[in-house]
Amino acid sequence: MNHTEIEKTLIAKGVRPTPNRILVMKELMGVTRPVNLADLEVALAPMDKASIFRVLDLFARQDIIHVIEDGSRSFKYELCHNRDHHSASDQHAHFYCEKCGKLTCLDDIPLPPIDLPRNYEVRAVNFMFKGTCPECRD
Amino acid sequence: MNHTEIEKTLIAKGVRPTPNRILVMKELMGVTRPVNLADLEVALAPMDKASIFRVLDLFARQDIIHVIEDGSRSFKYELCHNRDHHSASDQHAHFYCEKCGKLTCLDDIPLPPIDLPRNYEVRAVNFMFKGTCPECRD
DNA sequence: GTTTATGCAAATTCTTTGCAATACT
DNA sequence: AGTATTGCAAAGAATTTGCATAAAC
Repeated sequence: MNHTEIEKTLIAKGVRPTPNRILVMKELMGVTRPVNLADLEVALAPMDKASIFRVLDLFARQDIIHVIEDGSRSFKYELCHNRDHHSASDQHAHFYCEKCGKLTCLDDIPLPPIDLPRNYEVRAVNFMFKGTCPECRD
Repeated sequence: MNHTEIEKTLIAKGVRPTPNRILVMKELMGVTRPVNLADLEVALAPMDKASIFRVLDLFARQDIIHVIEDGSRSFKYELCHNRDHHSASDQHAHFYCEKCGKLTCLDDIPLPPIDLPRNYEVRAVNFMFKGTCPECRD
């Protein structure tokens, strides 16, 4: 996706395509696993931490990104595949490796639907597995 | 469960039954939803925050308690029902209400088994739903 | 007597906000 | 002109550690 397309995407999602937002978006599109604020700070240097934070905050409010807690001390962020958080295509589990600290998307694991009592209004879901990843098991 | 029984339980789980540990254990047995460090600090006053923290840290390492991240800024703790984290009886989802901040155990919702590739070694699981709880929907 | 546990204080880590300066409409 | 965005600095919130004292074995 080129620059112009990213701008269009951002507008479609309801945010003004400022330089910082485009850069954050581009970075998030390029990563293979969820990243935290510190990761982005390095990748997007010299962009300011607080500016990145505010872009992420906005993106989260606009349902452009998911915020994931894996038990490490920092939030991780990843692009939503689908604008609708409830859609099956936007739900996948994550695996947090307690040895190397890597958070992996388990895109291929189908998540069976879980029915909550209907008076619960679900906005987001986080399915987290923790343990040792294949690379660290050897 | 009385004092003596708690002591026995702690010994069975491999920790020495010190006064602080017994008090923390008793408190955890009395609560209906997962609690954070600040909650325990209030409930167990004047016990020191760091002391509570170290008891929780020990309990977690001994698989006596679960550590839960709900996206609020603090970890929540709850007793394991079963020593074996993998057993079905020790897995249940949680619901985090973004309005009131309460974290509820969804004990009655059966969790379908999810198979990960066998080279992943799973030690713990966190299934978190977020949104608005019944009480806050009205 | 040596190891283990505790309390106090402080360090750490990460997130979040205040505010002035800049850029956009 | 007026609103929105950004960067710098600092505040805030929660966890974690250092160290000296006290307790347990």
